[in-house]
Amino acid sequence: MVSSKDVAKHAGVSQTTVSRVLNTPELVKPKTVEKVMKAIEELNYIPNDIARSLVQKKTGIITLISGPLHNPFFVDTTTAIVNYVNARGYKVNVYFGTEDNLHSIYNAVLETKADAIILSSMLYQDDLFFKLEKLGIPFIMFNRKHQENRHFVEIDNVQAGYLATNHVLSLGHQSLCWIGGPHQMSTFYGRYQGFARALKEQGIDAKSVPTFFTNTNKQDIESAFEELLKLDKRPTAICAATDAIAIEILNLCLERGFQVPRDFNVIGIDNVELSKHHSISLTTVGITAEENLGFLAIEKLFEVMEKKSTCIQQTESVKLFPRNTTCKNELI
Amino acid sequence: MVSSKDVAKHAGVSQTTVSRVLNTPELVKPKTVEKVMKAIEELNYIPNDIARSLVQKKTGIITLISGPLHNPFFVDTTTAIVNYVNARGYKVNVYFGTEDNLHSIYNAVLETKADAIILSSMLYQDDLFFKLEKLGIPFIMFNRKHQENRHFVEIDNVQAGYLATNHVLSLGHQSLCWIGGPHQMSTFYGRYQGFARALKEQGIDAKSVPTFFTNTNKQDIESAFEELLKLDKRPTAICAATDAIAIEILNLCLERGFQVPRDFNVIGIDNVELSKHHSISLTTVGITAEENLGFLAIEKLFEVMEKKSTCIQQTESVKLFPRNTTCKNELI
DNA sequence: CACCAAAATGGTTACGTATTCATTTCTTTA
DNA sequence: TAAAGAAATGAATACGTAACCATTTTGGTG
Repeated sequence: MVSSKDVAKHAGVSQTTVSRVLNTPELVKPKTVEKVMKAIEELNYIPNDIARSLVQKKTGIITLISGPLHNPFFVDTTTAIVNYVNARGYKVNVYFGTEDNLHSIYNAVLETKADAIILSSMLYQDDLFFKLEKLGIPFIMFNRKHQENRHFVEIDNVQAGYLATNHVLSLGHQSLCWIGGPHQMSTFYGRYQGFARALKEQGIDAKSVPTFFTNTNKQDIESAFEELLKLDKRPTAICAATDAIAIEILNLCLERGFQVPRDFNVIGIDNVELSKHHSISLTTVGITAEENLGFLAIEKLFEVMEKKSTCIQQTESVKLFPRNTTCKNELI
Repeated sequence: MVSSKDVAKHAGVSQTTVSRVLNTPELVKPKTVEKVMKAIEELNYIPNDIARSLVQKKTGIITLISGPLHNPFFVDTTTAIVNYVNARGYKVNVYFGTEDNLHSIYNAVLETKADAIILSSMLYQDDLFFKLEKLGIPFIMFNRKHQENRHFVEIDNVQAGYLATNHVLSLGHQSLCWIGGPHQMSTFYGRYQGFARALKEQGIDAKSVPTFFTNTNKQDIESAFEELLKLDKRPTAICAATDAIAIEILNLCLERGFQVPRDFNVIGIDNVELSKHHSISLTTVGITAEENLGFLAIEKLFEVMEKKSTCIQQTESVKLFPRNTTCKNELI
């Protein structure tokens, strides 16, 4: 390993000067710069970013704790976040959290020196929030929020659930069902509230409507769907709490020979890129803004890092994206 | 920032002992361990992994240079790689390379101390290969390989192109076309060779068949597809060099009111997870092994890091996965 | 109790850089 | 030409840890 000391010796200057050539060349005589650069070339010297991090107390690393990529939402957000961070000259440590490994990820992350953390895995009540505050580095949640109500960028989940439900109701569907995730996550809780509110406005009691609160892995969604098929009165419209669930429901429907929207209407929430593919063409509700939640969050995180902001509390408006998995209820 | 020195002072021991408590507690008296642990608790001490990296010359970081996630192949491989690396207690620095940013990514990566590098972006002739060898740390390519023919895990690209082409030929299609990428990438080059060979076996000259060598972004694929539609004799089957291209072709077909496979047969290569979705159900050719290329490569990379192997040169066999985007040619 | 080996602990240094402060060299001006 | 100020360079140090070597303490044995 060739160090700046070696370069210094080879160029006949001090290590300090080598450091200056790399960081503040305007403070060093052009001729010396030349001499040092030549030595750097000849020795094939590469500065040690670890040593630099140690002395500067800056790692240039952002930690991202994302959900798994089989969920297309995280495909979109991970893309946006990684590209943004790299474009800013930082590095990204990526983790894909699931129920199984989340705890060990948290341990690893808390022991890693990063300049900031962006994550989507937080529960509404989660000790992690306070551990992160103790760490003393900036962090932000996207998609979900904590009950402390700080450091998050989310969509208006209640409104999203409301708009989705209203859409299928207005198409004449009266027999709905809901497939969502655990309510410890603010996302699922809020969206279900919107669902219930829309029903209530039509004089329907949400408790009378079949609801499935499932984990978001393939198997559990399939189990929920099997349950759904066993219902006495099959719903004509399935409201999924996320596009990921909706797209998996589509898959399960087609696998069993059902047609969508003929046999089931399906609507999601998130408006992920994949939902726009014409083979999917999923009706959904999503953010009004041009950029996705991941982008908005990482942008805000950098503002915090640069002390331009301190506390982010951002709720983005949503709108309906009608596509081909919903249609008028012919049975009316 | 509380350091191990602070802990030492607070516990009334030396910094060396604190270090030992954390790394080799079996060498320290239980009572002392207890004392130190208590001090660690009380001061909320977290070891500085940067300082540790500096002295140990190990960062615990693997750098991944992947393609963008709008290509579903990289969704699968990134998932496998990140999860594998994290499970092994390492961190992953992720980059998504495109034509635009690849150069700056290389610069960043070469100046970053990582324990190893895994990448898919290498060209067949690429200076990067030699720069990486100079770096002196283990690296591996997945999907593509370099002409030096070292450090790679790939599928049998020629065979893949051959099987895909043969499949549509055997279904009675005689008017084919090829949509692939630049031949500086070993993947595209090999697959096209297989395409040409299959045609030749049927007495067809590959040069007489419409071929499109496009960049793999949406726009360029669309341009190629528009060209295709202008052909005097429209092909009945489209052979795409990757599932990513094939899935985008599907999208373009449906967008224009064509039906697949009625109006066009479409076949891809890679057998990405998304191709299995029943809304897509893409006929494709893919790896015979259970695990994807990313997984196989990262597994091998760790073997190299642990000195169990030195040079990886692995070509995986492939097979056909017939699904619903191909069918017998009715026009015969 | 004396002695010795083993166990436990501590002092010091190295890792490779940026930074602080001191010193030398150069340039300008009276 | 001398003095003063600016520009350029260098020496020493800090960052926080692990590792090496030296020293002290402990426990067992004759």
